[in-house]
Amino acid sequence: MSSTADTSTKIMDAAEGYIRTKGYNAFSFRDIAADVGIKTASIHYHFPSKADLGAAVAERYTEQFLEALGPPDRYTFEEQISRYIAAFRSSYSSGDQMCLCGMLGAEISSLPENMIVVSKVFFVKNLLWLDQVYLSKSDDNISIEQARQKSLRLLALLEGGLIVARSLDGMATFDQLISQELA
Amino acid sequence: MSSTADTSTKIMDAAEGYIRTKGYNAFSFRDIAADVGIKTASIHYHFPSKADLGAAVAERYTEQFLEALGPPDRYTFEEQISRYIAAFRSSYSSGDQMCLCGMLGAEISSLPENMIVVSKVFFVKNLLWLDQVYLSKSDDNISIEQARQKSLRLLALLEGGLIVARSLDGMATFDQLISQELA
DNA sequence: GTCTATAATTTGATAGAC
DNA sequence: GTCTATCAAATTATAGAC
Repeated sequence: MSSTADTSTKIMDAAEGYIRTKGYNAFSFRDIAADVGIKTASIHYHFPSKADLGAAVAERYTEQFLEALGPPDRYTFEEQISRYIAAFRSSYSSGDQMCLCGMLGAEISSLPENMIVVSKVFFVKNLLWLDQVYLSKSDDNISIEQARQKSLRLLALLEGGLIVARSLDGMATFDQLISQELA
Repeated sequence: MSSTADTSTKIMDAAEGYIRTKGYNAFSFRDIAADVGIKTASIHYHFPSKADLGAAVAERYTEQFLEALGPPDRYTFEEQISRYIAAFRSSYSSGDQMCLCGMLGAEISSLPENMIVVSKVFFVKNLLWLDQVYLSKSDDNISIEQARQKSLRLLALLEGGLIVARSLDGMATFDQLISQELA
């Protein structure tokens, strides 16, 4: 699939992998070129600058992430929460990878301006999605402020969980962490 | 205080600031030299390589962090938890800074080997401290596995909270997040 | 679209004078 | 301990041929 994809896609795939494992500041056009099988100059034809590439990758990631989640009301509350957690878990299980925007959030002070904007959008959209899920839980009648608190808590827990898991036993630690949330 | 400190300390102070705001891969000896008021070559006298500097900074950070926490049984359960949270909050309030080891945890796949080891130790020691605090809560008689789950949860929540807060409204978001934990 | 060639800058690091 | 001088390598980026 990735081998038949067009060059722009291959470049973005490679860049996404590097950002999620090593960070935006720890990969070069040389790395990307080697993976894709082209020369570094060719990358500039598809993405004028590294910042452009980074922003495009973050935008695509956010789109795909929310696309995979689907509308907040498609499944039951419990199913949606567990699907959301699974999205982060699969992120990790595919090679010790961070959430792309979690990594960018950590590096935010060293990112070019256009990337800062795009990575903020990921968090805003995720929180809005979670808000709606929590508000849909008809059992308790919670306020929008209470929903937002729950959303923030789960998002932070998962982003932080990826960091801590990578520094310790990996998936075992992450599973131990999320088991409480699924119970 | 920092102006009368010896050069090694000044170098570590500057490095710690850069790592916590921009990350290990986003600062150079040039940055450090400019801050301290020396030439880049002089840094190598105190720290042979960048990896040595990074490891020294992470070691000092871990020591100081645990030193500030003190023994796990010095205060009541509620006080210790709120002191632990406050340690992360002050981390943020001093200029949008990440927990140093939270940043290194995110960047871990791009770090030199000696830094990986040191940054793991931070998490191990933090979890041990939290375990003891949770076990000390005499109300409920929890197992060591249950304590570890709670420790992991709080640690991940705070590390992730710093990332999310930096990407959104900053301290307001972080305070909203921890208000649930202090209640 | 991809290449070669090259530029301009930055990087971590070393040797040796003071 | 700090400096000057210098290094080799890497970085992002551009110009222009194919």
